[in-house]
Amino acid sequence: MVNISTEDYLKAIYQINTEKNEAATTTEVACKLDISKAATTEMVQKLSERGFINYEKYKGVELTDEGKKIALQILRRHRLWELFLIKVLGLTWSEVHDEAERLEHTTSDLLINKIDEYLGFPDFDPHGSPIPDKFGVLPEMPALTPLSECDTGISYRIMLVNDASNELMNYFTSIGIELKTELYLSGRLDFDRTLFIEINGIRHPVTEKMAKHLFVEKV
Amino acid sequence: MVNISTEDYLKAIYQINTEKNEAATTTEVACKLDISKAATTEMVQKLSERGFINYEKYKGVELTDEGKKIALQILRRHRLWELFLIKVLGLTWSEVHDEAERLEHTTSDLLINKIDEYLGFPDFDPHGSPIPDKFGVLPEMPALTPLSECDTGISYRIMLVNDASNELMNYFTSIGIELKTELYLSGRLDFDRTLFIEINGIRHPVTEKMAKHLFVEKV
DNA sequence: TCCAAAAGTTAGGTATGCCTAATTATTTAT
DNA sequence: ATAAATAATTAGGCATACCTAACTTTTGGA
Ligand SMILES: [Mn+2]
Ligand SMILES: [Mn+2]
Ligand SMILES: [Mn+2]
Ligand SMILES: [Mn+2]
Repeated sequence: MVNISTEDYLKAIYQINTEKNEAATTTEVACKLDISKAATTEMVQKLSERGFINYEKYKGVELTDEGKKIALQILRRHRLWELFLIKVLGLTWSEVHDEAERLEHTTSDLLINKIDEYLGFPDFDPHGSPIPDKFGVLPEMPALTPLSECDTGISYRIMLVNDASNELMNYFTSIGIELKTELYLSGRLDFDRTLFIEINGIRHPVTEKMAKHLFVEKV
Repeated sequence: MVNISTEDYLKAIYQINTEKNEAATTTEVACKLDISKAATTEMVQKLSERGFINYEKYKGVELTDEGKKIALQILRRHRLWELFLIKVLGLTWSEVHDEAERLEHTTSDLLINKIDEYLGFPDFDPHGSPIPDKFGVLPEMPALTPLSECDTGISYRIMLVNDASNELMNYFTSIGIELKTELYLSGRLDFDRTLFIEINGIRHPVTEKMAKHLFVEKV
């Protein structure tokens, strides 16, 4: 079986591969896992030898089918735990990610399937991310746009929040941003592309970096 | 903070200390954790340097207050998880131990306190072991006798089952032994001290080694 | 009391996963 | 086309937690 580090590497590579639709670079992986590039190169060589990724020196990495299978298994565990912790145990949006980041490595298939069943085989986690089923199959998802690229003067519904930092999650919560929240994108500064959104009639500024974490569809 | 190995060592030492009421030997710790005596000696030296145990060469180890605090914290997590998995997620007696053995190391105080609350602040786990509260205080427990030392011709109630192996747990379940089960101790062979118990009128043999894992009080 | 067996420790080694500094390859901007 | 900047890799270390084999201490008979 695979160990915790391996699982976190494969998950990170999966997410980068999926976001960019091409090979993940050493730097991107190192950055996502908050470790040195040297350590990443080393580890990537081992993962390649073990058949989890395709790695070409200086060319980045992509998951093999086997690597993808493991990555999806970890994502499944992560997302089901997040939903379970919020729905059943009353943790908050900002509390669940770190907890799930650890639990995802210590949960058997037996247990995660029980959790899945308990929740009624949900399709999405509390941030709107799709939950792979027990076979690793992802539910259908509509194409979403990051709020940072949306046109002003239109209303949107938040369908996915990229859970990067607790601080950001807390800030979103504090201004009324949750999953499925509707907002009106009233304007954008030319200066630094700061956005202005209206939620329940109250106007809030949202920096471009923040807006890149919010994925929406038109209402 | 402490890592997984440290937590497992401290928990093992606590359990040995508590069972024998004296210092745990290197061999006992090694045996409980299924590692070599050499590795145990090494680790025990480190734990001593870090102030978690008192260690005297060739004399065995005992926990310091700090070590005991951590051990009780891990036991709390382990036992609450076992109860939660059985009560809420429908796992079986034999499935929960291994799961808890891992989850106990990846559960924050926040989460374990939520689980405690969800369960209504229980005093005992599914095997009858006492659950330390959030301050590390154990509930009052009546003195229990191992069935192996009990007199024949008397009825007993099972109050604690030492969860050593899944196989044994499954065997106990299969012959009707659960927590709080009442049984009649009908006889004992002189030959090898095998016991005969009656549950719901059916007679079962129980080896002495098995009987050492069953703790009872008189009905 | 003394000596062999058992218990415990030390020596020397391995695998894993990380680090910084130095080196090499690739990309970009003139 | 080339030099400087950037990205990636290699070299050389370190900490952790294991292992087996060799050695030392303790202990329990004879
Ligand atoms: Mn998350
Ligand atoms: Mn993780
Ligand atoms: Mn247990
Ligand atoms: Mn454990």
